[in-house]
Amino acid sequence: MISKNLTAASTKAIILGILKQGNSYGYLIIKKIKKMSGGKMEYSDGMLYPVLHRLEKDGLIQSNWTMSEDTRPRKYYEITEAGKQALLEEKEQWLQVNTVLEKLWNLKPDTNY
Amino acid sequence: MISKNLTAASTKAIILGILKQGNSYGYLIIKKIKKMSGGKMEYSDGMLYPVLHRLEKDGLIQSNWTMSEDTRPRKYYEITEAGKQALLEEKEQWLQVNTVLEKLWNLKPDTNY
DNA sequence: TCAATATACTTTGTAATTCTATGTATATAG
DNA sequence: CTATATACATAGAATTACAAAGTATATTGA
Repeated sequence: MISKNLTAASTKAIILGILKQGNSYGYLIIKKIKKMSGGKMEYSDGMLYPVLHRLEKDGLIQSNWTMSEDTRPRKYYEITEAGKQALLEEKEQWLQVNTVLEKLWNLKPDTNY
Repeated sequence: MISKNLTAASTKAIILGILKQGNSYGYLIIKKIKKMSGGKMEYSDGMLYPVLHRLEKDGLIQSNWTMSEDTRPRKYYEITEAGKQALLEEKEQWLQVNTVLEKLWNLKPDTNY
């Protein structure tokens, strides 16, 4: 299981990244994440839905209910332009921290930092 | 500036990683992180010291005061065996999330997740 | 000489956040 | 016909991070 902190730090980028692939809805997003992570990341609905609401409030995604005869009503989310921009920023920050960690993992002792 | 969440998610690995390089003390650790990140990550003392105390309480690091005639008293920290183990676990978790994010960043549209 | 800044560590309290738990409801599989 | 899966929502308990304030010494430079 992935730690709380790491989950929190990656949630925004993961959701935006998934929606950049194509529109989706809460329940399916949870399953996609589980599948993508090989079961290592598992969001409860109570964890995910509030995040979706916040992202929508912040204008990074937008929703619309779809009614179909085949399935139950679903609230589909779509990434906005602001959301795509936010995703780039998330990526940049992640890579920055990743760079620091890679230095530490690969470093020989007594490197001068 | 790196977001709060990302900072929180990486703090433990970064501190343990730095101490694996060699013993150090709070004030210096703050400066090392700043240097390693090119100024992007900047911990306040109020942020770092409580983390050091927690890591010590958890047995991942241990401290001893050093008195010197040249400098002021410093509390040096040293990583423990348990700390080295914890660092490996942190690394593994980070890489796991990193794998998911890389998939999302590189994915072509309509990949089946 | 003395003021400002850098070094060095500590802790309290609160502000913010998280997510567990609970609720609603329908569809389907066995 | 019931258990499970699908689908979304939210209140509030519980946690937690960290800004702010405190203590104290060393050094720089005006």
